[in-house]
Amino acid sequence: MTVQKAPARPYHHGDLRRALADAATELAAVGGAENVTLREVARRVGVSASAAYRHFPNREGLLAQVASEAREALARRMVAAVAAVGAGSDGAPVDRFRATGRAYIEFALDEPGLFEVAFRACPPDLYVPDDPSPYALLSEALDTLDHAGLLAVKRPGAETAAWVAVHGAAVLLGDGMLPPSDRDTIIDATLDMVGGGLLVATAHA
Amino acid sequence: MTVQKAPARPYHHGDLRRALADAATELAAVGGAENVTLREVARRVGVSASAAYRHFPNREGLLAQVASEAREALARRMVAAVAAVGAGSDGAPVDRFRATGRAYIEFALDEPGLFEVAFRACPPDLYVPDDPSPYALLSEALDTLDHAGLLAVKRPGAETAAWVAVHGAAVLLGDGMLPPSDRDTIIDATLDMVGGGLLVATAHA
DNA sequence: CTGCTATGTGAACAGTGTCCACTTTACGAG
DNA sequence: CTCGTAAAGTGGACACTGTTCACATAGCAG
Repeated sequence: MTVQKAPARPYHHGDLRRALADAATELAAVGGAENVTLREVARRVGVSASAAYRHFPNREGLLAQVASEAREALARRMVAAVAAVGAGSDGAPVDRFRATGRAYIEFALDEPGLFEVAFRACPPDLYVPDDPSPYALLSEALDTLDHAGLLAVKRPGAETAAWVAVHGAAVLLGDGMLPPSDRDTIIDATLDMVGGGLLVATAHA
Repeated sequence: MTVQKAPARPYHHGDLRRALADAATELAAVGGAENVTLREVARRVGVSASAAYRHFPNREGLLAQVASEAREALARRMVAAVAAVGAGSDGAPVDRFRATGRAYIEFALDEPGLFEVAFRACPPDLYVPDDPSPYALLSEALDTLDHAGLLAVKRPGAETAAWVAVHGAAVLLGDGMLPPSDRDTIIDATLDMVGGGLLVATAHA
């Protein structure tokens, strides 16, 4: 037998920061923020718990990174949804807008753990920005509607109001405060309300 | 000096369950759920930590009780708000409805810790129902609008859609995901959107 | 008075976040 | 090439947490 000069894992990991964030994301996907334990994350990567402090200020900092990436995943899902709609009928900005909102809610229900972490209150000094941001995508979709002359209200806060409704549905459905059996009804009612409240009458038949 | 036969706190507390819930509520009001520690709650009441387990199955059970009472406090605030509106002009169900929603959001901003606990995901076997419930109050306000012939949509889920928007605004503003400077603008835009999406055109001038 | 039962105690266990002094490695200056 | 310095990882400690257990106490029914 030749001498084993190279151990399976070298002393230096290579990209421990990434590995930690990935492991933390897996734990968050399973059980939300409370399931993300610095020690368990380190254990999974095969590293000591204190090693994490070379790459993140603390547990909250690690969670902030996970949150940012979770928001990006949500955003990707939203763009994928509009792309799918655009492929069929590309002249329907209202449909694209609805698809954006629907994707937001469906992400929250498919990935409750990640969604919870994505919008957890976070001390400002630890906040990690995300790009593209789900909010920006919703704003964009509304801008498109505006340029098409379909937006009834131009009051500042219109795009925020849309986000608010979609986010509320996602949170309440995800936390089980609303009966899961009414899932689709609630989603439709929410999107209808947004449409009715923000669009000109002709836009939503 | 006479002998001290009666210590300040007798061995049996009298109503330890209430005292624990109250102390937990105080802690939750200051720092949300994560600030509610079974040991600190017990410490404040002047009792051993394990005593709490005679009255609650575990920490989560104590938090469920706090949550229920927090929802009741929110509901009280909503009825107070409609009462205040009703006093002035009692023939304006739309104003009452807006006041209900506004009170909901303002409670979330005034008492962020309690609001967070109030709507935390909770295992069903620990859930403590509340009466009156904020959701029931919003539904009531919408029923009134319906009887007055002001509701444009009767689709099941209309009251849920209203809740969803109001709750979303409360959550996003409370978690600092939206600029606090736009607070009032956002609240107004949200309530306008709900009105525009659910009411007949004549109702919101 | 005598037990029974509800209530409260204190010690223990496993697990956590965080910090510290220490070791190991990588890498650039000379 | 060598060597020192800084980056990266280690293990052990500390204080704290939720939870459980055998035990102590007090009030109440018979």
